[in-house]
Amino acid sequence: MSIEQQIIAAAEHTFDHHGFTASGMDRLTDAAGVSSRTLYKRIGNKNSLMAAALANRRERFFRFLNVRSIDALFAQLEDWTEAEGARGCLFLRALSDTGGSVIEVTSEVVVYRQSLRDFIACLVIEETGTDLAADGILALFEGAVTAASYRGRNATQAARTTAALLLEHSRQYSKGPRCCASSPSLPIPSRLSIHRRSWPLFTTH
Amino acid sequence: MSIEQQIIAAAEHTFDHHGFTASGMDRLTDAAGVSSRTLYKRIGNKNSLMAAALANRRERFFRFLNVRSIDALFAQLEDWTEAEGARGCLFLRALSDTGGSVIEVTSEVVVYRQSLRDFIACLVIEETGTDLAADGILALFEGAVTAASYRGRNATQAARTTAALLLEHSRQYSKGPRCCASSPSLPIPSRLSIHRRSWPLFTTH
DNA sequence: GCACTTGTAAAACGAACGTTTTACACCCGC
DNA sequence: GCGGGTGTAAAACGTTCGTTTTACAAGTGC
Repeated sequence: MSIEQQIIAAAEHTFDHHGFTASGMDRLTDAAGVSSRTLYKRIGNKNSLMAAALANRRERFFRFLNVRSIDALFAQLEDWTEAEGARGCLFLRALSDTGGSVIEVTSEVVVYRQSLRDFIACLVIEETGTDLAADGILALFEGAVTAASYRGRNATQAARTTAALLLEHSRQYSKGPRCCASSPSLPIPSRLSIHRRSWPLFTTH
Repeated sequence: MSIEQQIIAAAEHTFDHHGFTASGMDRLTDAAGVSSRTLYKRIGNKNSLMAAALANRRERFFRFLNVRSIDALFAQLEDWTEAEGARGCLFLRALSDTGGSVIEVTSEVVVYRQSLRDFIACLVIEETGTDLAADGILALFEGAVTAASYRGRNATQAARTTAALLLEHSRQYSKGPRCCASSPSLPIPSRLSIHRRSWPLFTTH
């Protein structure tokens, strides 16, 4: 492992456990096992280090989520949480911590969110034929990440189960109602497709 | 509005928009429109101010979520997001920002999470007879809060729709299968009740 | 043997941090 | 009229911040 990788990996862990702004350079150099001179020569400054740590997290995370179904996605999330712990989405926290004023961080967050949304949408389309359920799955995924920090496995497993239910419903709906609709009074299918308008990826105010 | 309330309300907004550690006392006193002497005389120190801001948020949030159904809960969350913007759960961010090392913050986060989980569980029990769907609804709620920061209304509405689907399923399941099960191969009901073991409310490592 | 690179340890930089203090103005009850 | 509380503005406290610099040790190629 190169010195840069060593620094970045240690920074990812430090930021994750102690916060971005709250992690001083002393703690970061100690965690990396290098001098501050080396860190600055290799990385540049703290903002670049934050961005590099986020990029490293994104690559590691998606490499870990090497799945071809939504159910496997949630299963892998469970394993990730088991191995890494759950403290909420690192990208959301980075953005919050810097208040959106560090562009290197902000743009890394945008890349991650776009990747996550695209990744989930692809899986949903593969499984159901449409992306109508994509935002629901995305909400369940984000919710599992957040709620796992205080509900642990209860959160990830409930999200996984609910995701399966949503996909099953979406599949049935896309093929038209079968023997009997789950509930004629439940206006769910119509709601799934309305108000799908665009939204800015990130707004500071 | 008392001076304390004025300081705390301004702090809640400042922390929300610029982060906790990243918000200096200068910015906080400016936002409150008071001198630093007054702020310290009234509040004590920055840690107390962070805790007070979180307590204020909790009270404001639950006062706003004055609902008696899950569907209304998600509708209100949508209105909250519309009025306040979406930057992810403030309590998660506070905990992340301080790394769990500020006990005043940590305990406020624990109180909020307990309150939210209890509130949702009560509504779920009222509507379905059991709390089997509570963690799923909680995940959807947390996910809506998180995903709304970059998917906006798409997130809250998808979560709302999925919540209705989950509740409907839970209601049907609690009464036993009706005319035809939604899918015999879908092992959802059995999964809903397994692995419901306890989890520490917050772990620093 | 000797530049050259690349690392460490530690001092030093100015700026910003959270907090306290000083100096002073205002308003109130008596 | 005047002490006592409560506010502001601003300076100052010592600490920590992110960053740069100095001094020096070790390994490399020629």
